[in-house]
Parts: sequence; C-alpha cells; structure tokens
Amino acid sequence: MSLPHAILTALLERPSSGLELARRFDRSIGYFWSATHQQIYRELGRLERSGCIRALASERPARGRKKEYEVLPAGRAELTGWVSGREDPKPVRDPLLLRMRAAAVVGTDGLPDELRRHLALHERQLADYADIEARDFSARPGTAAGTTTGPAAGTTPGPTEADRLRHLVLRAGMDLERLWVDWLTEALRETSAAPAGPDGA
Amino acid sequence: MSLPHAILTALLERPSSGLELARRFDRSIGYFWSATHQQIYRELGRLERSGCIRALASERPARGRKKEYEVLPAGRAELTGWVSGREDPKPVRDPLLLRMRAAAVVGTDGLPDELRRHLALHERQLADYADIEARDFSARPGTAAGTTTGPAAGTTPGPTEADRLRHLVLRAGMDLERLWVDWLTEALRETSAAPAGPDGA
DNA sequence: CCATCCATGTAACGGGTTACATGATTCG
DNA sequence: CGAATCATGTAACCCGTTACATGGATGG
Repeated sequence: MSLPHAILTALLERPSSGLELARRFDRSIGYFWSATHQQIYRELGRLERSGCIRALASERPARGRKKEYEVLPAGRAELTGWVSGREDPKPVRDPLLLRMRAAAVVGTDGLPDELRRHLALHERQLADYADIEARDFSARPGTAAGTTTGPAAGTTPGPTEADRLRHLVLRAGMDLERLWVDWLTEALRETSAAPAGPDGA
Repeated sequence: MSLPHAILTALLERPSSGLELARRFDRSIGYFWSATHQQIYRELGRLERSGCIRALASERPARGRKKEYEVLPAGRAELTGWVSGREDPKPVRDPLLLRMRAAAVVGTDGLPDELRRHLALHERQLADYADIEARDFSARPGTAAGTTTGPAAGTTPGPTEADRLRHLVLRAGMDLERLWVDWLTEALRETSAAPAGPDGA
C-alpha cells in the first residue's frame, strides 16, 4: 500500500497532472519508487473517490484534457499517519541472487557476461546519483544547499530538515548501488577464475 | 518469472513435497527468495503440466496425501537457460525510503521509533546470517567447508564451486543487512538530533 | 487532411497476499 | 471419538505490467 502515499507526497511537493507525475516518477522520485502512468491514473481515480485529493478546476474535464490534482486535508492526514505507522521490512527477493544459487546447481555457463552487464548498469546508476548529489546537495556528505523543489538557493543557509531527509534518501540509493558494484566485482573474481562446471556435489 | 526457477533449483538440490518446499523457503532459501505455500502449490501445478517436473509415485494421490516432486530434463534445461539469460535489475522500490521522503514534507513525528524498530530487526537478521555462515561456511571469508545440502564434511577439502557460489549469495544478504544497519544509524542521528517539524520550505 | 505528439484512460494478465476449505494422520 | 497437526488446495483481492484505445493540440 505505498503507491497512493508516493503520489500524495509528490502532489504535496507540487500539484501535478497524471503525466507530470509519471515523468517525476521516472526522474527524482524514481530512485526510491517507480510507477507507470497506468498505475498512476488508476490510483489518482481511487484517491479522488476517497476524498484524499481533488482535481483543480479545469475548463471542461474531457478525455484528452489535462487534469491537475491537489491534496486535500484528508490526504495529508492519511500520509502523516502512514509515515509514523508500522510496516515491517520486506524480505529480500532478488532474481540475480536466485540465478547465482541456481548456477551452483546447473553450472555458471554464460553467467559472467551477465554479471559484467549488471556491473556496468550499477556503475552507471551510481554515477547518475553522484551527479544529482553534486547538483542538489553540494556533494559534501552531511551538508546540503538547494534542492530540486526549490528552497533556499543563493543565500547558502544551513540545510533544512527537509533537505537533510531528502539527501539521506538519495544516499541510501547510492549505498545500494555501491553495494552491488562491490559484490558483483567480487562475484566476477570468483566465477571467472574457475572454469564453469555442472555442479560440484 | 522467478518463482518457478526458484522451485526448480530447490527441487534439484533435493526432491521435496509442497510443504517441505515451503519450509525451505522460510529457511535457507528465504534469504534471497521468499514464497508462501499457496504460491508454491500453484506453481508446482503449472510446472507439472508443462512437463518440467513430475510427481514421484505415491500409493494414491488424494487431497491430504503427501506428494513429492522431482525435476525432469526439460526442467533442468529451462533452468540452465534462465541462468545465462538477460534480466535487468529492477529499480529500487522501498517503502521506508518513501516514508522518509514523505517525512520531509509532513514532518518526522513518530518516525524515529520506527527507525529504531527496523534497526533492531536488521541487526537480528544480520546475526542470524552470521550464525549460518559460521555453521555452513567456516566463517573465514573466501573459504568454505561443508554446506547445508551435505557435500564434503570431515575431510576439509577446498570448497567446491557450488560452495563458493552459495557463500557469495549469503554474503550479499549480509552486506544488505549491514547497509541498512549503517544507514538507519545515520538516519537516527539526523532525525533524533533535530526536533520534528512540518516541512522546512 | 494527415501525422505526430500529448494526455487520459481501458482491458487483460500474472504474481503476491490473505483467508478459508478439505482430506489424512496421530495421539490423548 | 475428538482435537490437533500435517498436507494439499481454492477463492478473492490488489499491485504491477503490457498492450491497446481515445481524444485534443500542433505543424507540415
């Protein structure tokens, strides 16, 4: 039950239409939550029916017309409650780890190429995050100045609480990418060194 | 499309019944893939219909009777192909990161308690993995002797390829837990230090 | 007018989750 | 027998994914 809250958060940061939301989910929001435009439209409909959001007045709501939404008090209350609620971390479920385990049984033929491909993808993602950090958070860890959504740029005051939280989220994303880069490097060392063979037991 | 391959891997390691599989998915397999018994039964049915697995001869297949499965050549081929195929890493989608981002908008009231709770859970999980490592992989990183599934214990030979791969997977799980422990510690430092306030913009 | 975007949807499908149902076995 | 337990299975729901449909605006 996280998508509606992701949308509420995004709409509180800035009222948007469905497609604008979809684009934001492909950019800044994308590094901790992803969603397609179909999911977003479906959820916008539910949120509107449940009174959490409202469509801003438009000339005439028709099929191809842009529709902007804003969050209502009920929506903000819902989000506030969710932030402080309880929700256990989900167990890991990673296809690549599963393939690794399967390779222990049927052999590692063809795996190293795939590991190299993933390594390159994660290195790329890490570099992208580093760019975002340099642009939005002054790169010095623990310090921030200026964000995408626009507070405080130019006067260089101390970072706000909100800035520090957003930076923290970005750093989690970077930490995760670094973890996979390191792990894949080690995995390549172990699988490329020895020849592939069907099982060992 | 990973669950069927998880089941094929588990069945190759040891032919099992549905519930036995479910129990294994709650134990050793659980640190990289999880599944409930309902998922498993549904998938066992599909795999049997598609000729990847076969039910071992039983006195009389009835509703409450145990049914053991083994992998057929087609199933092994399917798994082998999947291991070497292409599958992009999925973008991160973490509810806790999302809540953190939402807290940047609506305030961090009640969040630190939840962060502490998650921290304790991840510390616990890491400790459990460490126990498994000590028991199955002789604890020295890069070296292994003996596994859950039973090869080579007592003679202390070099670890097999399969052992090294399984250890690698376990280490990924441990690395992930350590990442969250570290990140949550840092997050607590930042959110507990300053008082919670609704936004900063 | 036609092609091309932009924007909002519908429909269908599969996986994951939860709750429940039913048949066998065991043990007091 | 009756209760608990093991074991297999059904049903319903929601989320995420893919493909497709429709309407409006823009430019050649």
